[in-house]
Amino acid sequence: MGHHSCCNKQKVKRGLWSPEEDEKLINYITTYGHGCWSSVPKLAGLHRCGKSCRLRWINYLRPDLKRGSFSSQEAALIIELHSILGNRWAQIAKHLPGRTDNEVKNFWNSSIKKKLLSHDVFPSLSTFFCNGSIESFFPLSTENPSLINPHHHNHQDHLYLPISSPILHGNFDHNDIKIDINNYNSYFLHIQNPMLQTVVSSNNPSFFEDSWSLGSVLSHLNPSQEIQITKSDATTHHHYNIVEKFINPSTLQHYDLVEPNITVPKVCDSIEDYVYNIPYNSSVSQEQHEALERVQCYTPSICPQDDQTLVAKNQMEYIDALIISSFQSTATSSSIVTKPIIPSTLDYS
DNA sequence: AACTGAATCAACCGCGTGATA
DNA sequence: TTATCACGCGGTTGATTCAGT
Repeated sequence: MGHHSCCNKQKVKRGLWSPEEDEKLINYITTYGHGCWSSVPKLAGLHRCGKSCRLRWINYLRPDLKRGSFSSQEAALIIELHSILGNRWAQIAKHLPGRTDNEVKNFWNSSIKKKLLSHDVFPSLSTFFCNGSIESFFPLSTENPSLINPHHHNHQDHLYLPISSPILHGNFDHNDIKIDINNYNSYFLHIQNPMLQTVVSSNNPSFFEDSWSLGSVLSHLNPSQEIQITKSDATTHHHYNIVEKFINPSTLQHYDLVEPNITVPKVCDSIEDYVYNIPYNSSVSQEQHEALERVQCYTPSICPQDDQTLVAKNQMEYIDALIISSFQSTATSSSIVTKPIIPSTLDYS
């Protein structure tokens, strides 16, 4: 295993970065900008290769990074974008302000992918519905008007799940569906209806808050989760301290930073860029083009505005909901599901 | 309390691509 | 046109942390 050309010239340190190294790198870049990364280590007084410096800056030290757990909206966006873009983590991350490709990739591999695999066996889904929040995941439907959010009467703007899956009617054979993670994209691309739904909880206004920034996450999490975040962010605190120390708002503009409170961009805008950048003679199939166009048509409802939100009891449940919905869509992918069926009674005990 | 397996995530590696000489 | 270099990306690794026994 060789090293990068920039690393061959001198002995470079590898492994985790020390606070002192971080400090040097931040100090240098905030003062001079990174310029040519290969020259950064020498100029910054670091015994690292330029590539390592770049990675450290991009994935960890950049002041515009959002730390903490992914919000349900972000998770939804990732799932949606991944269904279209595949493992183009950098492309996906571009639509998640403050998130890096590495972060998105890790999140996918550690959380979402795991969920997908675990859903290969459907009985595990019972946990998803066992907390009395099942209504939160039902589509708004004329067949269930009580669940219609008064804020969103125009349900053409919403996405509906084909919720008529047998699993909800109690006769689901979990051997019927096997997900091949490698063909996950193709499942989505076959979906005629969008796989996401807008879910609202009419009896819990707090769920309308889009409030998964780190600070507010803590107020919503149970104590164990709070502890976990606090622990896992131990190094982040170090990062914040350094950033606070060295970076002031006037210097940030040099680095094309996003505003800290920027909202998640609309998928439709994001995808639009991608669609327009796809050459017609590229490897992207007609099918994929069509899928992208479909997403463009439906994306408003999965890009919650201030008064809209995707609801979840917590992040993992929300991912569950998305995955379930994709399975249900997949199971009926050969036909267009125009009207979801909501079971009137359910018993998941 | 100690051990162990699982989960997480920062960092590394190799490759592809574009710019430049 | 070719060679070289730097950058960016996606896949993978491995150290650390967490959770269960």
